[in-house]
Amino acid sequence: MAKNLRMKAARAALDLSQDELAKKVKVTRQTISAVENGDYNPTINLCIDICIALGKTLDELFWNDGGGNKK
Amino acid sequence: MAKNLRMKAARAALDLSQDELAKKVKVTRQTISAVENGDYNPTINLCIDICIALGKTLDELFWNDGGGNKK
DNA sequence: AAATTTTGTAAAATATACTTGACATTTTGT
DNA sequence: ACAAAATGTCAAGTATATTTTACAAAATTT
Repeated sequence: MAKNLRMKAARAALDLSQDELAKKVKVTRQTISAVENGDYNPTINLCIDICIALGKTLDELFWNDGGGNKK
Repeated sequence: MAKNLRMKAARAALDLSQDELAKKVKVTRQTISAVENGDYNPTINLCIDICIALGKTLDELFWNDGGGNKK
């Protein structure tokens, strides 16, 4: 799956580690890592929380990631 | 949870039933119903597929639904 | 008003998002 | 080069998204 480089960049722009972002969003560091690496398909509420923490919108971070609902 | 009226409206604008949208997006009718009624927290790939089928973006249909990752 | 389509909903099963704990590799700072 | 911090990843467990089957209520059509 495709890596989410926009998310990685937005996090870097705020100088946050994966672990710090994870705490803000109340998930584990592994979950943040997996989302950035495109290792799976997060829920929209998690995406929204990530967007809020990074000061971005859904379109800015998650639109055009391909779609194609994986079964 | 909050209903997704924007999604319902976008679907109505294309004159699609929940079942027709479900087939386009390859989920069940019940899943579409649950998403519209805010009964749960869909994955982002499903949201993206719904957006594509309805000709909208994530921000148009799913942004501002509150966030607050439910555990 | 009867028939048909659409929608709400519920219980049980399955698939998968997410956690926990742990270890290896990479990157950054000194 | 060394230490410390940050990241990748894996296996086993838990939580929840999604399916399947099914039935009832509401809306639409004839």
